[in-house]
Amino acid sequence: MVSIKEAARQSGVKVPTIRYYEEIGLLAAPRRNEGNRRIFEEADLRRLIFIRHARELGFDIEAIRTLLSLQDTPDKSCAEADQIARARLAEVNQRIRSLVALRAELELMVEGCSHGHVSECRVIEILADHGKCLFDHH
Amino acid sequence: MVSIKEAARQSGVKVPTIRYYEEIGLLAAPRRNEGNRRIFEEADLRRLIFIRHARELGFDIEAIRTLLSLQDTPDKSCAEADQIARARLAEVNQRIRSLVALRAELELMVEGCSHGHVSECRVIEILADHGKCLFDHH
DNA sequence: CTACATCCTCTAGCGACTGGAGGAGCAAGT
DNA sequence: ACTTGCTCCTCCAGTCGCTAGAGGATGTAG
Repeated sequence: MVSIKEAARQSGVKVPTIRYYEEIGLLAAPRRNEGNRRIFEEADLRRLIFIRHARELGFDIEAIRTLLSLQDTPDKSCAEADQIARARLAEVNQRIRSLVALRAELELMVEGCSHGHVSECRVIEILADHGKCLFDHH
Repeated sequence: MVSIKEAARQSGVKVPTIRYYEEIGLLAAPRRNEGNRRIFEEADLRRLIFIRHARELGFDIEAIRTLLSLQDTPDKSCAEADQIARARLAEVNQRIRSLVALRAELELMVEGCSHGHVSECRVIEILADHGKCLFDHH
């Protein structure tokens, strides 16, 4: 029984994003008041929080759609949800590995910068000539 | 003196992406042959590799535009390049921190899944009720 | 000379929003 | 009752960094 603004505050999902989720059918269209304004119930808020949390965990909209439909059929096996989470975990691990490598490279660049002129700038140099990069991850 | 396909192969930037970079003015338009086809010189290839490497490091197009223009004025102080790299380093560090936290949460979800029914699935449960998540990073 | 590969331009689409225009509704103060 | 000012509505366009496809021209090998 709250306005869209209040729903946004409580769920942490921005107002236009809530409307967007409704538009793409991720969130069931809530009922409206006399003046055509959306009224959000507890269930809608819970669903919004579920979505926000899943988005923060990097699940894409399609994965969330599946997770939501699973949530609505509690008798089904959770193998599918588990599979989605595992796939996402593998992606996150991969992303961490490459970011750690990139951080090392950026540190090398920043540390090597002599704060002189561009012509002897390590930052520019490493970007221009990848061979100077100590890491061969990419 | 190579075709766009060969330039793509040597630089690691895909053919449509090379055309896109030209379109947005990140890459100077190369000269053409009789039949209107692009011919890439060594300098173009070097620039493409520079761009690709910077993109891999997560620099956005605007940052790369600045870095490229710095590269072209070697007498200027490299403070600006250093600043861009430092900002990017801070972003990467932040991203790593949050991904590590997310990984922990995903692991908790996957480990807690009893492979039974959705009703007692840890994956769904944690997503639905953020309070069950041990981490308060987000 | 015929296939077939490669190239060209142009336009539209992707994901996941974000922002703005133009107008209606509502709650509080005067 | 009226006005102010906030919130809400819909619709459409834009963001970023590409990616894909249509429809046609050009290049190359047999």
